[in-house]
Amino acid sequence: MAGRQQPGEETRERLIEAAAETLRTEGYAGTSARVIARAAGVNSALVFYHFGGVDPLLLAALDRSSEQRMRTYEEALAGVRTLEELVEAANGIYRADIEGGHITLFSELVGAGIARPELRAEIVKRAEPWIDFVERTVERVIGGSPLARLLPPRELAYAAITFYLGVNLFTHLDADRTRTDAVFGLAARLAPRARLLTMRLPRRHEKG
Amino acid sequence: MAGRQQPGEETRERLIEAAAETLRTEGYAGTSARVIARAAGVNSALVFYHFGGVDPLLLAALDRSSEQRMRTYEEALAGVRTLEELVEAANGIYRADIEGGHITLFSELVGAGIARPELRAEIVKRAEPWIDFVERTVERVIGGSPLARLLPPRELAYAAITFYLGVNLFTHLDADRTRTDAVFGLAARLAPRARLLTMRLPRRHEKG
DNA sequence: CCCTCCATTGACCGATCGGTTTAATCGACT
DNA sequence: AGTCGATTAAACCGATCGGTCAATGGAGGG
Repeated sequence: MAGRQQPGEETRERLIEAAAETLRTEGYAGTSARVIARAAGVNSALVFYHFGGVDPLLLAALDRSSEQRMRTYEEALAGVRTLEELVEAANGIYRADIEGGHITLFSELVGAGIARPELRAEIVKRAEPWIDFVERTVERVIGGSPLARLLPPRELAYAAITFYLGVNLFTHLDADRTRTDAVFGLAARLAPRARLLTMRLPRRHEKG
Repeated sequence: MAGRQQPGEETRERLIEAAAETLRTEGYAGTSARVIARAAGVNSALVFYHFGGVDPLLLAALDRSSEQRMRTYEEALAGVRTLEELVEAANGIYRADIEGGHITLFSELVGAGIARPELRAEIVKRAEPWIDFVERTVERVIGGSPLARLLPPRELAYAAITFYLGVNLFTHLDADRTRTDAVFGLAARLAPRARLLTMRLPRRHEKG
């Protein structure tokens, strides 16, 4: 075949692919070098030969997934100008994110990192670009508006990420996605009204 | 000692305690009958003798933790009348929740349930009372207000739970709690302004 | 006093784990 | 022809896993 890649590259690809799939469907507790290698149709010794261990392979899988998703988000959000457009566009991609299990990858590794400081450090390192990206995007969209005083982009970015992590977890408890859809819908309905939050607060007519 | 409980009861207690602790600090992947039993200072066969297996013991630990937290939430939210009081009170307890690792228990089991349908079913069963509780509370607090048309209590309950699950996960990436605190603060600052959302939406002065 | 019942113990089972090693093979480049 | 990296199957290591089982212990009831 033209453009033949260097040898071993395809094996690495298949291992990364299989690692992501295994982590998604079996969870960290069910993910081992042997299981991954079997899913990749490859000898399990190659996990160590190519990646040096199971955890580095899982991190490579996270990196792969993260790059793909980041590209998708950047493209989809590049033209966004208003908060409601932002929420709508982000919701759309994020649904695909969830179905594809990309966030589950991340969440499983966060869970695993609880007991493994060196693994957690790697996870944290990989979360930073996402926080920065969300913050930059929010800043770009609402930066100049009065809303930004009430909702500092940095804090709003934290809240958005918090929300998205939660949605993924919630999804696992919500087989038919009814509740997840309701939450997406709520966010979409609220976004166009967000600027109302900046109005002067009328006097409270408390009862009693 | 007066009021001697039936034999084996103390052993069960210690196993439940140790199971929760282990799940919190070692994650599901690091939690085994032997590890739990060692932490409890008890023979590992007793895990199977008293609970029938590791997963049932972990579910018992979740139940224990869940009952305690539910009681605390009910007491703290019983007197709450406004949305801002609700958010403030809930934030307070929830901070303790996070520090105590109660949500980590839950999250780890959700993660583990991905690959174990029968375990997931048990987790879902145990999530329902929480969803109901949050929904009842929100309904009670904003039920009569105009806000309820914009934010149906059921949907707002889903959103709140989503948010809280996310905060817990986010916490693991936020060692010094700076970002977590920012998110709590944002929620607390926003709650008193929520009723602004129900105002009539003024005409948009779109540029161009 | 003995007997029964149940909690508890430690040994044991087969299986899997992460990781290493070895010897053999294979294909591509020089 | 020879070299080198990729790959394979297999054996091996020490450790752990979930789970079982027969033997022990002790406390209460007859």
